[in-house]
Amino acid sequence: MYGTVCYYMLHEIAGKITEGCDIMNIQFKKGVLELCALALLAKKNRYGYELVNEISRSISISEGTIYPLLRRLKNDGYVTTYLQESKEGAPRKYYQLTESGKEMERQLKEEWLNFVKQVNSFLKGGAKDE
Amino acid sequence: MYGTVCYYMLHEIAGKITEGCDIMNIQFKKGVLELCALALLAKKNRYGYELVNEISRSISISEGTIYPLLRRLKNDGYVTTYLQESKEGAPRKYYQLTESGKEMERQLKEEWLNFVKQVNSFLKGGAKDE
DNA sequence: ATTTAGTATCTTGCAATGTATGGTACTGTA
DNA sequence: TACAGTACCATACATTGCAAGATACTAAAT
Repeated sequence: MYGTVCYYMLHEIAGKITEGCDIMNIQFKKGVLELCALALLAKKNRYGYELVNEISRSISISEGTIYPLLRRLKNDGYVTTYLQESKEGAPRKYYQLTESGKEMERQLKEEWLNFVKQVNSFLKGGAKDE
Repeated sequence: MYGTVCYYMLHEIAGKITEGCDIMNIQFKKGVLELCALALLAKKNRYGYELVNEISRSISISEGTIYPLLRRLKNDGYVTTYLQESKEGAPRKYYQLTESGKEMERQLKEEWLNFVKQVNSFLKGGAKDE
C-alpha cells in the first residue's frame, strides 16, 4: 500500500504526454508495442520498468501492458532474463534478446513498414474508383 | 448453402495477396481498419462488399470483420446507409459518411500519422541511452 | 428446371491483447 | 516508523479481428 501513489503518478504522466490522441490510440497500439519493446531491446538490455518509461514517453502505456508482454516474449523464446540488484529499490529483471528475438525484431520491423505503406495508400490517393 | 464455395474463394485470394505478412498483421490491423474504411468512404459512398474487396487488395481481411465494423460506425453516427438494387445479386447497402464521420476521418488520419512517426522513432534511432 | 457460381449481407463464438485496478517488496530519508 | 520512490506482478474486463456458417438474390450452365 506504500508505493501506490507513485504508481498512479507514472500513469498520469504517461497519459498527459500523448494527450489529444486518446480516441483510438488504444487500438493503434495493439501489436505494435511488441515491436517497440523488441526494437528497444535490440539496442541494449533493459529492465521492465525502464521499458515502460522509455515507451511511455511517446506512446501512452501502463505497466499492466508491458509485464504480460514481456512474459509472452519470454515464453516464446524471444528473450531471456537475468536479475540484477539495484541501489534504489527492488532488484531489476533485465531482458535480453535471443537470436530468434533478433530475427523476430527484423521481421516485424519490415512488416510494420510495409503495413504502414499500405495504409497510407488508402489515406492518400485512396483506391482508384474503378 | 449455394454461394458458400465462392465465399471461401474470396478469403483464399485475400490471404494470398498479403502472404508472408501473417505473423502479426492481425495485431497491426486492430483499429486501423476503421480508419481505412472511413478514408475510403470519404472518397465516395460504397457498399460493404465493395469495401471488403478494396481493402483486401492491400490488407488481408474478411467480411466478418467489415460488417460488424460498419454496424459500429452506424451506431456511433459516423455513417448513414441506404439500400440500392443491383442487377447482379442481392441489394447493396451503401454507406455514406455523416459530418461527424468526416470529422472523425480527419482526426483519425492525423492521429495515425502521428502514431506512425512515434513508432518509427523507436525503430530508427531508438530512445537515446540516457 | 435444377444446379452452380457470383454477388451481397449478417450472426455467433472465439482468441488476442491492452487497460484498470490493486497488490507485493525493497531502499533510503525524514 | 512512516513515506516516497523504484520495481515487479496478477486478475478481471473491454475491444475488436477472425473463423465458420447461414441466408438471399441473379444469371449462366447443364
